[in-house]
Amino acid sequence: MTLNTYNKEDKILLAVDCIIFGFDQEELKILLIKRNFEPEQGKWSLIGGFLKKEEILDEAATRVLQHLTGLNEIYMEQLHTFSKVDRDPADRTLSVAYYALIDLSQPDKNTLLKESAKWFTLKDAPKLIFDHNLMVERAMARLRRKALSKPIGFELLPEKFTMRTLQKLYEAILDNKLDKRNFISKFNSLDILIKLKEKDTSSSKKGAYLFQFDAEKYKRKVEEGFSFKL
Amino acid sequence: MTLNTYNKEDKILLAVDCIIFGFDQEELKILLIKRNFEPEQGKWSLIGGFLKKEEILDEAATRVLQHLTGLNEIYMEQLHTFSKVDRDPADRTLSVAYYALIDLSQPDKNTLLKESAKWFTLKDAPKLIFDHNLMVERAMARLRRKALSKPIGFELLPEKFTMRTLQKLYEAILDNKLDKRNFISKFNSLDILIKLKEKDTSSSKKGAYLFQFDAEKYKRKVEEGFSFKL
DNA sequence: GCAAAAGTGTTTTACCTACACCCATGC
DNA sequence: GCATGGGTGTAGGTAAAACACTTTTGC
Repeated sequence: MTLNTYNKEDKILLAVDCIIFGFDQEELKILLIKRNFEPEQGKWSLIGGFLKKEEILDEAATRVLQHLTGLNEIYMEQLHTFSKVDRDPADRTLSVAYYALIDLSQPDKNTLLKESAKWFTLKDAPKLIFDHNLMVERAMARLRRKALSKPIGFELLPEKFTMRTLQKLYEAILDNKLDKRNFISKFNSLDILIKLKEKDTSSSKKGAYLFQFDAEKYKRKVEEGFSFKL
Repeated sequence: MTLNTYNKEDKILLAVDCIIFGFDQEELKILLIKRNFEPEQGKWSLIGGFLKKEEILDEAATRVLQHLTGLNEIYMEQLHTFSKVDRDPADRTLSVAYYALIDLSQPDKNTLLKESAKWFTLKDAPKLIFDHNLMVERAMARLRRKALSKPIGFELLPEKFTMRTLQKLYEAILDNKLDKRNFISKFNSLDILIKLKEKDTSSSKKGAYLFQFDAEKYKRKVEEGFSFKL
């Protein structure tokens, strides 16, 4: 297929790195892996891999995540492309960063394929290789910005959740306390949650009503330009 | 420097494409160029070029813009990386899109180096090659989103401008009419403009006060997490 | 009966919105 | 003196923010 038109141009290695956020009903976590090849073998890193010639970026990100953790059907979003010339000392490599949010209360998502992969709370995360810390910072900023205008984070919760859990998630993302009553009435007014008859009694004697995300309603609202301010 | 670690990985061509928005006090425009090489020679395209091995993306974007238009010291921002496998029929090529805003009232920015480059109003822009129309759409969406929460667009204006001009810019970006009084009091309350004693008499007999962007104040506010809602 | 978490409303305040008239000047 | 664009303020509604007590139940 190649027409030889671009023969003189440089070809470059393209990596994909994934910032995987998880929420375990209490804290926001991030998935890291101990690198098992040079350079920087043995250091902690984001999960990543190289883009193959016949692949699009979204596929590569999905493949990398699936391969190193067994996780699949995870919603990922492209974040930014990092290009500092010496960011990887082994070779000139660009990296396209992706980020995702996953629900750690589902046991199958909590168990990781590789021994070398591990969940860290954001505060305890070690220093990472290359520019990976920068990537995490940027992903965190994006997550925060999105959380303020979109009901992001349904990917980070089990199918059924309590208002308390939802609020804790938002508090973890935004890193501040929110008022319980205002939070609830805000989400009620958005009209994208279904209140179930069931209760969750795992964390209290009284039990808390479970809610579900109304994906249909939300989709319709998004099409009309839905967004809110928390 | 290469450690041979990544020898088996694919290397890929990386392009940089620039969506250059301009504002001439009346309308929002976009800079396009008639392509003078294959494939798609003679068709309209964004300005673009290939990333060189020793270059970072921001530099490549700047170089491409400078080389094809003579424009320099333009603020650009990375938008998104496009990776559809057959987006360029000549060879597998990824493209990192950048966007910029420039002020067309300064005569030196209005004159273009190459005959083949031309400013189009958004409505009159022709169909573009590859996925460039998609890039423009996405850049436009980003610009709109940013305009609603940041005093973007100071890059699109001369150093001194009237409130009327600023409002017209916002109307062009958001594609709707705004109320004069509300707009002015909004911007006044943000406290990032300096009202000058000078007036601009080019568009009226009475003359309109000129304003300047207070970069210092704005920087301080940004550090404190400044943002607004228009 | 008390500890622990759930649930629930009201008041105040800030901001957004809609709206219309006078002013200064050049011709 | 009139046409053209420039400048200005207020009132009403909506949404955000602050705030405290009662309920349920297991122990």
